[in-house]
This record gives sequence, structure tokens and C-alpha cells, in this order.
Amino acid sequence: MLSKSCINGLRASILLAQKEQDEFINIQKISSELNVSFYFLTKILQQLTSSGILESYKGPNGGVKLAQNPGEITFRDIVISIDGDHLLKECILGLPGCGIEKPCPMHEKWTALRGNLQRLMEDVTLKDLANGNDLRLSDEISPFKSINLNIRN
Amino acid sequence: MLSKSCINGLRASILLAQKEQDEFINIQKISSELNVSFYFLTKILQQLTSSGILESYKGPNGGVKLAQNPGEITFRDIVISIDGDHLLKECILGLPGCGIEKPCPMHEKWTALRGNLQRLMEDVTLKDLANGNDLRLSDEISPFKSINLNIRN
DNA sequence: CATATTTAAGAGTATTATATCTTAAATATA
DNA sequence: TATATTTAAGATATAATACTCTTAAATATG
Repeated sequence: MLSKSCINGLRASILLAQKEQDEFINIQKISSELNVSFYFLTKILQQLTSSGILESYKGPNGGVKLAQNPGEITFRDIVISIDGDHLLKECILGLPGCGIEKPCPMHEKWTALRGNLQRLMEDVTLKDLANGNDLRLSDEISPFKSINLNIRN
Repeated sequence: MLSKSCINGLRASILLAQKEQDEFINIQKISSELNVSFYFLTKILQQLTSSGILESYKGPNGGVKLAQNPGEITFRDIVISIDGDHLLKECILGLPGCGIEKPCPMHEKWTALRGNLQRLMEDVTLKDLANGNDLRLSDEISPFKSINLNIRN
């Protein structure tokens, strides 16, 4: 449902919310903690920076940090920044004309469920996520090895 | 959320449910009614046929038809046949170790919502969908032209 | 000011998903 | 039995996403 870029952006953001928010965190460090390629993660975090969700700083002791308090950044903010709002706006059958005036057969049920998804994403902040369980996994089940086996993209 | 293949498989199935179910319907005809490439649709319907959701018949007056009554084929059946069960099984953060014993921060909320999605998909049959509004759209808002503009893939 | 460190930006490659084409197999019917 | 029609299967092409690399820009510190 979410792209890999989005998932990694979320995981990195949650990790940032778990750390000291005054200092910039090195992307190399984040990538090794999350077991994600440095190059790939850098691109993703650039996107979050350009959306204003993160701030970055170049040079020694540089890195990225959250631009606001974790409690003010929602799951939805990050999804929208990376994957756009397609998921939250489109007809489940991909019909562009679908709407109240000309609903597709799934319209009502899907908009209701999508509303719940939207609400969930808006309600959950990085603060909530940071207080949950640790995202870092042991090596045997490192996300990247397994994601490649399990996920279709 | 659903792949284009899946969306087209669903739309074709709904269309079949709206037609006479005793006779085989020509794929060429379906593709022009849905405004989807014949080649692409053929591949998709082959998948549904191999899953046993459709039956096909070669030669003159051949085509495809539903293998069961529309009321017995669910939205979920078609999604699973084409996109697999990833959406209904995986962690929203893509963490392979995520589960009751070792939940990710989104685990509880996501499994609840995913359960609703699963139930929605199981409850809705092709009969329900066929009785809803027409899926065929006018030319100006033909799915393919607009999907290409609106959808990311 | 020179060097090392770190992100930014853009280009390049690889993989997967989407879409098309070609040939084969089945079958109706003339 | 020959021909036309139609789906099946496999090959190819194109587009999107995932991922990597290189160079540039910013900046701390010796």
C-alpha cells in the first residue's frame, strides 16, 4: 500500500523522534540503524526536507532533524510528502469520474473505509509512534533482506 | 492500493456479472466496453481463469464467463488472485518480524483497519457490484486517458 | 585557507510492473 | 478438411520504482 520509499521515510522519522531533537543526526548513522542503504535513504530524506518535515545541515556534525515537535508531525504528513495523496483521494476502482454524483459500485463503502484510514493517519503522530516498540530488528530478520523476499513493491 | 491489473480484473468481472452468465463473452468486446487494451486485459483474465474464477472457451463464439454465480465470487477473491494477499497480511511499515509478540508501533491500529478492509472485501460480491451503478464511462473521461494522468501506479 | 565531513542534486543502473506483439492451440462452421 | 475465430502462452517493449554513484555545495575545524 505504501511505497518502500514511504515506509523507509516513516521509519527514519520515527527513529528521529526517539532521539534528541536539538541535534542533527547523521544520515549514515540512521541508515545503519535501520539497515537501509545510505544512498536510498538520503534521497528519501531529501524529499522530507524539501517538504519542511525535516531540517538538514551540511558539513561536519551535520545531518537531519525533525522540523517540529514529534507530536506535531503526523503519519499522514509523511505519507503525503513521499507517496502523495492518491491513496486518500482516489476511487478504489481507479475511475476518475467516481464521486457522489456518479459513484462506482464500491464508492460508499470505500470512502467510509478510506475515511477511517485518513483519520488513523492524521491521529497518529511521531510522538505516538516513538513511544511504541522499537523499530530496529535483529540481523537475521533485517528489513531489507526480508522485504525483498516478501514485498511486491 | 490495488494494482492496475487488479482494478481491470475487477471491472471486467463486474461487467461479466452484469451480463448473461450462460454464454461466453468475447474479451475483445469486454476490452472495448471498458476502454482497456485487449492485450492487457487478456493477460489479466488469463490469471482469473487459472485461479478458477473465470472459465474460458477458445474458438468462434468463445470468450470468458464467471465460473460461479456472481453472489459467490467476492471482491477479495479477485484481489487475491491478481495482487496476492500482501495487502491483507503485511505490516504497514513492512517489518517482517511484526506481530503480536513483537508489534511495530502501528501494529494494533493497522491490523484493526486491515480487518475492516478484509471484511469489506469478503462481504462484497460481484452480485452486489453488478447491481450498483454502471462502470462504463463516457469517452471524455475514459478510464485510460485519465488514469494515466491521475494515478502514480 | 586547506581539508575533511556531510547533505544536495543530478545522472545512471537495476528491477518490477505495465503493456504489446507473435505464435500456438482449440474449436466452430463452411 | 480448410478457414476463420478466439483464448493461451511466451517473448518483447516501455514505464515506473527502487537503488547506486558521482559531483557540487556548505560548513566545521586544524
